[in-house]
Amino acid sequence: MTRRPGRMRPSSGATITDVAQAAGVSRATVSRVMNGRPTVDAAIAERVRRVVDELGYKPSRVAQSLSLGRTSTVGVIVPDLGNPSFQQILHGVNRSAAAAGYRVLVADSAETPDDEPALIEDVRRRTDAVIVCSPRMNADTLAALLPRVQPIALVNRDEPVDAPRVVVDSGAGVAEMCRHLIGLGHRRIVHLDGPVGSNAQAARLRGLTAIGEEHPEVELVRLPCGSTIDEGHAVFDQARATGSTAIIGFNDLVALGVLEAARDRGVRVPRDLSVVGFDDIPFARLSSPALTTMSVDLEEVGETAWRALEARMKGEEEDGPRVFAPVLVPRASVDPVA
Amino acid sequence: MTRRPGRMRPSSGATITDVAQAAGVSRATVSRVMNGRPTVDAAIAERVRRVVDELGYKPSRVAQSLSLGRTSTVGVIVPDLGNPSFQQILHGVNRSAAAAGYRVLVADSAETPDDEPALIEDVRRRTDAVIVCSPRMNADTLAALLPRVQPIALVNRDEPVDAPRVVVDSGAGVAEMCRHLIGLGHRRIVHLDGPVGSNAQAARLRGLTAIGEEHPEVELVRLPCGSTIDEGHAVFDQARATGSTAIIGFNDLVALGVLEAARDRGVRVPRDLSVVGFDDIPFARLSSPALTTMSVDLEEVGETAWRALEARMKGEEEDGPRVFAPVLVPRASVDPVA
DNA sequence: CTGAAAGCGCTTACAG
DNA sequence: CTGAAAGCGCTTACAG
Repeated sequence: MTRRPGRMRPSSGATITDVAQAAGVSRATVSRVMNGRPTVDAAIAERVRRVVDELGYKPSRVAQSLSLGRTSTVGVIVPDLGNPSFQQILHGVNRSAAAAGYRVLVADSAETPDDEPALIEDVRRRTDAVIVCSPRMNADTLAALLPRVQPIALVNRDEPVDAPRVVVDSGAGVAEMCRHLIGLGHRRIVHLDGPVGSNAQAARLRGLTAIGEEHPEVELVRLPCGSTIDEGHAVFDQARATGSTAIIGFNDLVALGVLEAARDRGVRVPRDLSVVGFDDIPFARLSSPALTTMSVDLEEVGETAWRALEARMKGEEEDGPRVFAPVLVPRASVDPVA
Repeated sequence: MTRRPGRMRPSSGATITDVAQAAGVSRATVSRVMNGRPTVDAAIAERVRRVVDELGYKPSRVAQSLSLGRTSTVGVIVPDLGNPSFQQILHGVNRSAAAAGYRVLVADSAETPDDEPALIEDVRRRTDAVIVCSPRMNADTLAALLPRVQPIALVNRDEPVDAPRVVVDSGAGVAEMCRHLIGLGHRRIVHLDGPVGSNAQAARLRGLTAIGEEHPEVELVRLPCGSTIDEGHAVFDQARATGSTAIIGFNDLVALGVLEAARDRGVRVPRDLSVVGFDDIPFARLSSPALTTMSVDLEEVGETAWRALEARMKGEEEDGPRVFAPVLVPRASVDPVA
């Protein structure tokens, strides 16, 4: 099957010099033709184009990048490429960036949470700008990093910093969800906490605290968990043991894991137990029962991050963070308590 | 909130020349220090390092790329970044490529199916190599493209070509699923076809044809559909009208859409109707009923594609395509027929 | 051990 | 309208 003997030159390709020689013109002229500058004699342009076709010449992007001082590439750094939420954000960024003539370089900080800054710097050096999603690094580290990697846009960081930001109002979201549950009679609710140190988790805490003050009659318990299906699955028994009538997953993945564990244990949702998530990933409506959740359009978050970054690159001033307010999507995983 | 007046220089950064001047050495020496060449006097190296720190110097990746003739970046082109299957492949590629010191540039050909070749060429010019997933272009176009974009690895293309390939044996997979269904007594089965012209769809056809010959007593009907939840949802009534006792979705997404439609219509799965998918995406086991499907580890497909590409870049010869055989995962969405 | 010089493949004032 | 030349920021033989 398809053996090529010997070494393989990476399809080296013709350079602008090859074209210039073959066409008997200067490289400047070739460059002008390639870039559609109108100031080239029609006959010469035609001749150059023919040679370009014959040789299959394509300008080197990296040479252009060095010469022009820009790569037309934007970096996107996420904590976990396997997480549907970040996949959606990536999708949104890619769509709008592509429409603007940019390509997307992705990176996943999962393997190297401590090296977030180094990773971001590395990605930034290969691109014109970066979008960083839910960075876990602390505020000081972030502040020290920012000036080195401008232009940069941040997704889900609450501190005011010198960078455009788009944030999902997780605190308000969890509070709204709590009120929904409380309105249905739930008096003991367990919240499955997300990754420690994550911005979203901190926001949840604020939301829960606010609800605690607003509803002293309600018992709000918290359990360390995480952000994956497996973590949600694993924490189920513990959550159940709290005697709560409702479980709030840090995100839909966690809630889906809880749902699966409930099925394994023969606990009926929502009759025996209400379960809710956060994010409204595409599968939330397909679970059984369909998951009640707080919806946020993460593709639009991605698109917005791109637009904010683009504006910054053009030197426009931003007027504060772009805030997405999650909206409650009641489905079938919640029952009132008797 | 964080106003920066005026224009923003993209945090221009010091160049190697700045460092050389400040340290009173040549650029060559700075380069040597940066790259850890041992032949530099310790005191000088130390001085250079101090200046590097003070100036916050980071070598320009694009200058390095031009000089070295490689970018340490690999391109990944998928038909749809919103599709979990491709997200998994991307995740797998990224993981293994990152481990090898490469970054990943992604592109989505969704908006421009006719420009697949142009897209691939563009991505290739910014990277050292590309991995192309499920390209839709025809064989001639592909053959003409390949020499222009080597090294390239192909995922899910069946034709033997001069490029490493990893393929999921969709034909064998759908055949095995059919046999499973037939063994349970199903005699009329409808297959929801995937994107026309896709490699996987062609393979399915071959699998179905084989089954047709193997089991003349079974009626195999096909319906044009697609590869998304919504398309699966939309085709449900039509599929139901065929009077089939089992529906095979082109992939899990389609099957999930069918499941949702069945729920909407009050059709009980699997009692009234069996439904199966393909791929075993992470959510297949979480649907209700849990989806019976053909499982293929798509992250591993991505990793394998990377390794095949890496081998090719090193000039190693491949010995035929790497084939993944999907394995049947019986879950709860299939019942025997009386 | 170190530096001057050439080179990677482009683009773009600047002259003509 | 066209070309010679400088420049983008690196790396690396080649001398010394």
